Amino acid sequence: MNIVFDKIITIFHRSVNNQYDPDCSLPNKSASSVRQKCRFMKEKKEDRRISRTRKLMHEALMSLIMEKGYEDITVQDILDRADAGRSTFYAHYRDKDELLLSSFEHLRDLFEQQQQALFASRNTGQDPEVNIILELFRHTGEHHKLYKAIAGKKSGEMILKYLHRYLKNLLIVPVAKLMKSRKSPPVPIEITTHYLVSSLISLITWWLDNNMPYSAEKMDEIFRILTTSSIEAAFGNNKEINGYDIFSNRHPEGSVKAFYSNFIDRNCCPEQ
Amino acid sequence: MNIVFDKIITIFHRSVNNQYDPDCSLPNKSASSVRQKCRFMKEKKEDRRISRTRKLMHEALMSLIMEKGYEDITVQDILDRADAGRSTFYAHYRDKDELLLSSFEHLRDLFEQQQQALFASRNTGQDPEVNIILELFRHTGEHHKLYKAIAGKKSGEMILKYLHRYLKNLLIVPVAKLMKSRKSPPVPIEITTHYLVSSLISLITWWLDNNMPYSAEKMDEIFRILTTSSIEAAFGNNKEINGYDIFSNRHPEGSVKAFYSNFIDRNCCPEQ
DNA sequence: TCGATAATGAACATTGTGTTCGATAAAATA
DNA sequence: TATTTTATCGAACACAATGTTCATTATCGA
Repeated sequence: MNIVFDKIITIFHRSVNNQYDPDCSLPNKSASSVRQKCRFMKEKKEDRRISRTRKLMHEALMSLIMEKGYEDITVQDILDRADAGRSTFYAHYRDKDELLLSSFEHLRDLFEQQQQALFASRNTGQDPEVNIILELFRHTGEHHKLYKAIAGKKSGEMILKYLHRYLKNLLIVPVAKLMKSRKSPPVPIEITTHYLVSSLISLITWWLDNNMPYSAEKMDEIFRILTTSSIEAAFGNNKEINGYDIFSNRHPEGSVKAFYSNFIDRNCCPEQ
Repeated sequence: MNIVFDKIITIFHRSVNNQYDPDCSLPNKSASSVRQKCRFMKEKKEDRRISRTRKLMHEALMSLIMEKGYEDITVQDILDRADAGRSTFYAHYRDKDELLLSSFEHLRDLFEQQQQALFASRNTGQDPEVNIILELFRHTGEHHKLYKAIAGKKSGEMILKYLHRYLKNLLIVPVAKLMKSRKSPPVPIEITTHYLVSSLISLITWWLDNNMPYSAEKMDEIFRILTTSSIEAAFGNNKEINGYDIFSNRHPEGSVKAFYSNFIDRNCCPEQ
């Protein structure tokens, strides 16, 4: 019943390593933080004071967000809680937003590391069995206090935009591949991907706003119920099922491990 | 093919007058502006100076938004362009956001007036033939400069939230009615309405962000393609089509005109 | 014309931002 | 350990924008 969607998930898993939009990592500002992370990964050296300071800032921001929400936090608040000097903050981040984004990247990394571990544990030489959507709901649920304090607020827009781009980035290649086999789909490809991502995000935010009255599993099920038929309709009737044969179920080249080692690398140092 | 959706639209038309969430009008702040509008509608008297000032502020804000976007506008900018005194501004609005919301209500009123006119002109004694979704796209297209300058920005969140509540308000009753005929729909009612509204808004913002590459008609069609099957799936299989018979096509009591006179009234003075 | 009321604009207090710089502390390095 | 390098500190500062106050002036409705 959900073949169409499962197919997309599979291909989306598979092709995630083939492209990486550098712009996805951060909206526009903090190329600095990315660069610092790169330096760290490459040279394996970083002044302890730096990591200590950044860690303190992170923790301060996170705890403050959960207390009073992002909007009401002032730089001084962060400084007080982190017990750091004013100039220190500005030596690391351009402004409050950059710190928030940087913290958010941490969460993203955490999520991807978890996924990778999960994936490795389930790897039986076959294609991945990990349901990304479900895992995404689980991850959101685990950190619901944080996400709730951010999403829906004014500045949540920034984060949601970021999330949108991130997810879209993961979806656009597989969807485009599937679409290519269709002559002229009734709904343009870009719209379909945008629609899917928006749907997912809307369910996540609803879930958070309403104090997660259902399990992550239920939300995953709901998402599938709502979008599966949309995808089918977007492809046009049912003929596209033949098109799927182009994509075999086996991983084309190399092992899944090799695939996922790429997956990890892509989280650091996008060439720009 | 689109019977399900058309049914919803129809019932949604019909029941729009039966409820009005006062909270929908404005997030939390400007109860003042609402009150002023009410006074204006009821007593038919308002100092010319007041309306003149408010009009100037509106126009200043709108032109500034289209020039530099909402974020970069300062109160002083508005004052300069409107050629008004600082204290005058604060006598009318709590802050910039309140002015924006107030301006937005103007747009909403405009939209609803247009709808009402359109509806009256097509009223042949039958049920309405107006496609709200299409009209919404048209209206957005007409004012695309404004909407584009707002949506997607940080503060656009506020407006989008507003729009979300507004549309949801229109949808929730008809959807709930339809749902009631089902024993236990696979997707909870609130999620379905939230999902539908989010989908609509996501298409609108995509349309704006990409400089409206398709006609409003095409977007309306796309929306239907994507959501029709979702609605069907949310109801559960196809049995619900029988449930529709509960709702006759005729307006239960009174004429359509009577219905729409209610529709107009509800835009003013929600009891609170 | 007159009483009421809205607009004016300058002055002000306040808050938060982002920068600068010499002194200090703590790392890395040899 | 001694030396060099580098991060942190913190107070001071300039600045931008907010929102308030109030005596004065202009404009309105009747």
